[in-house]
Amino acid sequence: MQRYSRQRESIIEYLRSTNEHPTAETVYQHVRVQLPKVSLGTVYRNLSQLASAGEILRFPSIDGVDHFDADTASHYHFICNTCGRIQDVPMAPLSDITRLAGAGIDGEITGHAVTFYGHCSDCIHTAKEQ
Amino acid sequence: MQRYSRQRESIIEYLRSTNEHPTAETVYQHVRVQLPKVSLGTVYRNLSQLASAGEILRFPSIDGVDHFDADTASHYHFICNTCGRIQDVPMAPLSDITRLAGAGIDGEITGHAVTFYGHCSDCIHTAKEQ
DNA sequence: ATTGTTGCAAATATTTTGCATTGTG
DNA sequence: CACAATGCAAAATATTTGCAACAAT
Repeated sequence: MQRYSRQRESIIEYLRSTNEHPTAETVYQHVRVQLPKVSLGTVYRNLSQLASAGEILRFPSIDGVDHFDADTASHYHFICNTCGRIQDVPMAPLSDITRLAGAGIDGEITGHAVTFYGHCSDCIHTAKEQ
Repeated sequence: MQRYSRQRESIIEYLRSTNEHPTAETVYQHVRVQLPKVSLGTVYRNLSQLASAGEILRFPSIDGVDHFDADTASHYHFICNTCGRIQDVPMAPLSDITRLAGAGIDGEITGHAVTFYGHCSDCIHTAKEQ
């Protein structure tokens, strides 16, 4: 059975408070403010456990580091190729897409992810200034 | 300027011959058959270079390892959550999706990726047998 | 001759894990 | 009291990089 722990509570709390899609390292830095003795290993252990339980989402990124998200409802992401920042994309999930794809593949689809790439406005502006 | 090398040639050739979306390690194992003295570092160096040049695609996967694909045309992937195998999804790219998403985000979209998750038929059958 | 590329090894970076100890139920 | 969870450190994995030798132009 899963038991309560301050560490896990603090991790979930932080994840729910942000829409920044933080990495384990970032979660660690924030949890450390409240619980200075927390270890990075504990953060990783809890993030993995929560992701396996479906309470949070874990997803890989082109930056080579996994990111985490407390919002488990279907939604899409926009990743800036310059700075790596990940934004939520406010659009309705594509309802028909699973049926469309399912016709052609050899297996059973249970979910999907859509990721947009490009440059966020911050990076576009910074580039122009130079 | 980029110069010719047998190693890079062999890497591209292998990538073009397969639709298995191999990892660097898998590419290495195949290239090694032709060029036994090739090093894993060289494979990584070339894969990174080719991906930067847009000649191949690099994409992260939930298995924590990057995969590579010589097919740079827009197409989608289906990843089996059980065995990790990646299949191409034979469906037309969603033409309208960039415009839909672009309306809501803070930046400029240059591309997108769609990944479906589920279980491939091999893994479904294997599970039933047990 | 110039300089891109390689093989090798060492260095980074990310994530997982073993273990003795602590904390929850 | 049982055993889940922790902190810490070491290990495992994936990828990058410094460098001297080699090869393409």
